[in-house]
Amino acid sequence: MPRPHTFPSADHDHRHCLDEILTAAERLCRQRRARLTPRRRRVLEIVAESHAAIGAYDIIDRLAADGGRPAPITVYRALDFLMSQGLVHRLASLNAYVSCPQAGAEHGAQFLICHDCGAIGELADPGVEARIAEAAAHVGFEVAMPLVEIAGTCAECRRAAT
Amino acid sequence: MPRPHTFPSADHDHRHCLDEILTAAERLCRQRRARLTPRRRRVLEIVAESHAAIGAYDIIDRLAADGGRPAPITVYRALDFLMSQGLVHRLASLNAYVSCPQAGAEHGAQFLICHDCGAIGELADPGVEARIAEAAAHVGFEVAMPLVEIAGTCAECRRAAT
DNA sequence: GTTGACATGTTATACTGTAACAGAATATCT
DNA sequence: AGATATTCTGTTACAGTATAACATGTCAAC
Ligand SMILES: [Zn+2]
Ligand SMILES: [Zn+2]
Ligand SMILES: [Zn+2]
Ligand SMILES: [Zn+2]
Repeated sequence: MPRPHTFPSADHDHRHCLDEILTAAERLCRQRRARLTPRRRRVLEIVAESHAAIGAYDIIDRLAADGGRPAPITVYRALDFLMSQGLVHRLASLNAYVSCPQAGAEHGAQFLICHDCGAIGELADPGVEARIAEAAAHVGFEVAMPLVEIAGTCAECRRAAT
Repeated sequence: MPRPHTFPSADHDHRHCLDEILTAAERLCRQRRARLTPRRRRVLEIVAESHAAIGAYDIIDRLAADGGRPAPITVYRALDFLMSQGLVHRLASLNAYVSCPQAGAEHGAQFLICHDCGAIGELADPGVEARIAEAAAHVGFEVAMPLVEIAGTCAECRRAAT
């Protein structure tokens, strides 16, 4: 069961957090017989380095620092794989990618985007989806994939602003 | 007051519909002392030619057919103006633009995107926004701009599919 | 070990959107 | 009306995001 609301706290131990994300990814891919190759693992590691979203070309820059700049398609292919496994999400409003804090758990995608610190949270609120489906049904529309990306200010940044 | 849910019916008289959109735009811009220049009016006309979304470069192609292909920036500037007046919306999930069926009425933007026929509807459901704001508040997040783009199947296309 | 499926490399290209500056049109004020 | 300020448009160049097509390499199963 996904927790209904998550937002990364500013003071959490992200070393540990990152380690958990990678470990969970390895476990999930082993279970599914999906191949988390070194390249894909490295891309996930880069995306998960922070809870902010990162653009594909910034990922390329990070990989270039490892030695040998890969072509864009290489990174997009890795991202496609990671998204197909639910390990990474794409944020259409930012053209950027973020690691999923609840990889493996089936969940709709409702993102909270702090425009101050860049951190990304996820809501998995059944109520939101239900309300959307209900409103859509009033015009006979059947929802397939709701996309919800909410820009605003996170708790930390609101505290900092006062 | 905006109607809470709208979706363009497949059989409506779109000649008339388009005419209303343009007339309303002229009235609104006159009231606001905003300058709906021929260029901008023509771009709105092209965007409103159907209730599907259209890409910026497709708009350029349509303008080129009028004679004299404008530079991309020209169209983006017209779109920026039209969006600032609430006459056109941008759909981040499609990188495309759609005319607003309720221009002038203040309303949040929740879009219904039929992936079969391409038609775009709008919800202006206060319940959806409220539910989102409430869920966000649970993690201390303050919503500034919720973006909701819902892919699915419209009533017409569901009927046609059976 | 061969086969077949999947993953990566290489090159080129398509699509989407902006920066910077010059010139034209429109509004405003005397 | 004429000078001035503002806004709009044109022109050129470029930045940022994503994919096509085809060759090569790698891995697992048979
Ligand atoms: Zn973390
Ligand atoms: Zn923040
Ligand atoms: Zn219409
Ligand atoms: Zn449809």
